[in-house]
Amino acid sequence: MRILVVEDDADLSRQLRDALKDVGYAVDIANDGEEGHHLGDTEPYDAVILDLGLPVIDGVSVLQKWRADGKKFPVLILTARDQWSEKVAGFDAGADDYLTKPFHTEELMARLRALLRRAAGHTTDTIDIGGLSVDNSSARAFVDGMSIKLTSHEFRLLSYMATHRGRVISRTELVEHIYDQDFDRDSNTIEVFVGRLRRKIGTDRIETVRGLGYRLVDPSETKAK
Amino acid sequence: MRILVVEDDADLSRQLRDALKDVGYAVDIANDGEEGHHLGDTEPYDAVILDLGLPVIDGVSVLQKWRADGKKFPVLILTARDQWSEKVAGFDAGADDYLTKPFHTEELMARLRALLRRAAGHTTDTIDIGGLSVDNSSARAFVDGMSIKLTSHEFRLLSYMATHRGRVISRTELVEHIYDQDFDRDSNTIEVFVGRLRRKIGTDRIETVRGLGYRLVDPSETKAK
DNA sequence: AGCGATATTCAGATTATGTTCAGGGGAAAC
DNA sequence: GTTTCCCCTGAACATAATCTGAATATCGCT
Repeated sequence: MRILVVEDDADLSRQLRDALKDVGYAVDIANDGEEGHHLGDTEPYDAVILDLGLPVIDGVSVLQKWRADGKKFPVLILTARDQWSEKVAGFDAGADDYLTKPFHTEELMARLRALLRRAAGHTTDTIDIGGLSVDNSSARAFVDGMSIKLTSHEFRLLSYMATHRGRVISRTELVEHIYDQDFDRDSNTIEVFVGRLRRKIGTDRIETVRGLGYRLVDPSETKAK
Repeated sequence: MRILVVEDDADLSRQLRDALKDVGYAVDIANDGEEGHHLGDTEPYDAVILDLGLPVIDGVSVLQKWRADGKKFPVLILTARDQWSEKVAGFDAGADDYLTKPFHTEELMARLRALLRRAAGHTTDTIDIGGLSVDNSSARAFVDGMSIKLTSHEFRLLSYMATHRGRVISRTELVEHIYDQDFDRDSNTIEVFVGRLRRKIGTDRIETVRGLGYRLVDPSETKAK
């Protein structure tokens, strides 16, 4: 999952980036409203964390523009304690959740997960696909109840495919959601990771759709062959 | 486990701090309601001991603010003998337990342990994980029935990981819950302690999840590789 | 068969984690 | 009050896991 953080306080944004990366998200940082708006406009984020008190363009305006443009990603806004009115304006502009500064990182993470899974139409943090179970809150995966050891990128890949189970996902989409801005996309890393994942969770769980991409499936449902 | 004590009586707070540290908690002290509120807002405590009769902001208000902000940590309130009404107000504001001053330290400790274990979803003070047994009431640990000699910080680490068994715990989270306020977080102390713990309880009980953190497991349950 | 697409394998680079050690500080013992 | 001992800390160094990109093999379609 790829997250955009729009926050002008350098300390806080660094802290957020570290924490988010720790949990296995790809993260981009924007330091002011303009940069933030532009990134949100051009990159396919899975969620955005948006401070409302921003230089250049304020957060509410950024959010309004995004929504006016039809951007759907969930947005979690951050407000200072006393900016109650801003918070309301933020919700009116299309925010999905808010958090008052200061906050505990753990709480932010929990809310973010809630947004991500709501956006994907799930109600829990764990996704089950025919014996394969992916737990986003603890970054673990199980096959038939047995814990599987996955590396950070392997889990990102699996997690993204799991939240979009059944859909064909292109290599490009995977790269965009698993890596952040600075990544050299031509290389076969995705194939390599898919290969490694298959070896760990079972070859038949990831279908290749020639020319389009991959699809995570429940092997027991796939009879036609 | 990291505890916040909000208490204006210097003697009492010092006594509490000593007692709590003896048992292996990390402890922060706040001397008035305002400081207490701020700490509870910004640091991730596992439990709070809150005197209701406080200068600057009274205890009930502090508690209300926390709960309004969504803070979930268990709170044990302290009241003077004759403040029955305050006690009720405290419960209404979201307290989890209370104690009337004066009280015996042992009773406070016992109630605190009860709160901590309830918060973690356990029903006893000792946690068993495949032959490893962690007893929070006596701050001891056993492997296959044999008592193990752990230093204070080793036990803190183990205890925290045990109450969150199976979950991956980041270095950051460990530092935040094992140390109190004044601690320089960049250093490799966590790795050092994990190393020492492993030597004492067995290497395979603490899994490292590269890029994320550590996880305490029952080695017999982890077969998949 | 031939072509483009996907898989697999591998090695070097990179980074995260492990280990060892010495000095300081504090508590207990004397 | 002094000594002793144990533990914590932080640094330096060693090791190990993972990522990446390329080279090579295989597949599936026309």
